[in-house]
Amino acid sequence: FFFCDLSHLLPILKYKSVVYVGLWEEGKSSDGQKWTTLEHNGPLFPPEYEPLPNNVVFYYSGEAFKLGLASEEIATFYAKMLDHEYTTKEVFQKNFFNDWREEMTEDERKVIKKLSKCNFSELHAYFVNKAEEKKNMTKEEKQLTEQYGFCFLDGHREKIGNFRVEPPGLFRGRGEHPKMGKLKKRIQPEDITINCSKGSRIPGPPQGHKWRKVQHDNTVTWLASWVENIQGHPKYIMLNPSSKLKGEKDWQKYETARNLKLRVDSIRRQYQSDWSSHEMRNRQRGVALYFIDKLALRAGNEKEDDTADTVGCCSLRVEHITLHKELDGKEWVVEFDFLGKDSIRYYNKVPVEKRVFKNLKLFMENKDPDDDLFDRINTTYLNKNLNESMAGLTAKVFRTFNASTTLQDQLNIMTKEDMTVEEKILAYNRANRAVAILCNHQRAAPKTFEKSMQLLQEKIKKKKEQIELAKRELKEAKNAHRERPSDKSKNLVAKKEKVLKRLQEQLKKLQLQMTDKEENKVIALGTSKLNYLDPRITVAWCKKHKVPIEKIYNKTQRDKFAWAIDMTDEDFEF
DNA sequence: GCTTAGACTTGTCGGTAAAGGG
DNA sequence: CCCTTTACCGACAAGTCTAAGC
Repeated sequence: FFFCDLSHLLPILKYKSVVYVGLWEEGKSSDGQKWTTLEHNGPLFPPEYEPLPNNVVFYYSGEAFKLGLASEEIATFYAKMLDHEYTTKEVFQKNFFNDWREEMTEDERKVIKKLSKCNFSELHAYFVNKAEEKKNMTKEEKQLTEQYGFCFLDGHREKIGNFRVEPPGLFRGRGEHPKMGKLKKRIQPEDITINCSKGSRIPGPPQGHKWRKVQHDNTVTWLASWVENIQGHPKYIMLNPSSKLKGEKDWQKYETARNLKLRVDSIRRQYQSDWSSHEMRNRQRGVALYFIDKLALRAGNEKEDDTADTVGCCSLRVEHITLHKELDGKEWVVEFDFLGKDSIRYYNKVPVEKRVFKNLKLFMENKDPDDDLFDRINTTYLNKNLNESMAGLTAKVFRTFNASTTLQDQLNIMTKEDMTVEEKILAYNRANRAVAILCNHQRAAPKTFEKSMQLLQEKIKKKKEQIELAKRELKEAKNAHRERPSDKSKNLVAKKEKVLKRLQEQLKKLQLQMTDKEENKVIALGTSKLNYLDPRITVAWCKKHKVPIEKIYNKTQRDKFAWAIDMTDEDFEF
């Protein structure tokens, strides 16, 4: 319980895979120190606004109208988005127009009173063309990345994740966001706080400007921050996932999840017994935890107003579930239908224990549809409780734990030694997919899905025809060889056999590809791969089954998981 | 205790570079 | 070799969770 800096333990893990009971209490060196020295060049600002050429004209009520620089820039934000469906939304238009008018001069405001009378089409066309010519400025870009993309943390040169200040534009948000279309203002150096170490070279603000503040706080990991004007939330410049700082944190996250594995049986027994508690609060806690564990629901914090209406477990409302005593031949079914993070729909019909079902019925009694299902608890209470069961345990650890466990189990079930590498990769993707489904990681079906599916179909058909042809030719060659054996005819048979075999392999590969594609239509694998699956499971599996790690992790992923690739041997168990 | 601020992780999307097929 | 398709990567929004403040 007294390990503070965990970094020195990383090398030990190279030699032994051990669950380090007691280490989960994350880099909480009692003072919360995250680094000793930090030096960087500050954030990179977006380019200044470039005024429109005179031949690109904005019209109001059909008349040319010359906008001032400030309002012209905002007009270009809207003009650039004209292709998007959301510019047709009433909320978007209203928010944009309000904010735009606020930035106008008195004279502009007198004229421009209705968005419907604004004609941005020339501006729109201008930017469509401009996008074409914007191609190769790679050399300057590279130099900027070199200059601003790296920092020194405790003497190591580390990649920065997002070193650019976010450019101004119109806020979109996800789902039905009440603030969509609002103006996201340009950030000035005067808005930015710089964080670096005391003796380090302080980055120079742009010519004629000053930083809002320069501080030396080594209890946080960010290099620069500002407050965005839409929700008033802070934004940070932080390190890339490949950095040591982020890597160690990631490792700790998975160690906590592994630690849950050791305790989960007793925790499950506990929340099951809570279903019969005489206290309503405990019952709600027990059922909520059950959902979080079984269905991998998110915790569900309370949200601010002025955001999209989305929920997680604790914020579920009565209207989000329907109880079916019997459904599709199953007893005690709960039907979930709600919008979760990023307004992604969660829809699921789940048979539950009778006791859970009865409890839910109780929780819903005498409530309106928009009342909270779990009215006696919230995430703070839940997490406080979890922390008493196990140090470091919070609601989201269940997601990590269940995701990683599922991957490992599925890999064990589906991988067979006689598989080709391609088949093993498909097996991996399927295991990955099982996790993505559990975590409800969805994506919109790719726009070109049907088309590319058809294309594959045709390819398979062609390949089959080729195989038929090859078979016939092989037969002929064999006959010829039987009738008049010679070296030449023998070689021909061998050659034809080889061709057929190759074609059959190609066909198999295509069919695998198709299966994979179909099953992946609306499932996003990336999020779970990056955030929920202990990379050591994957590394061990690759080693054990002789699958090159490059087939599973691309370059970015290999960089992020360098610690795991480094330390894991094939015996690792989550 | 409860609320709010702050810091950090998780999430989807869209543009662009790179790969692949005709 | 060119064009299309796919994979990758950055952008930035939206969550979780802790702790500061009252």
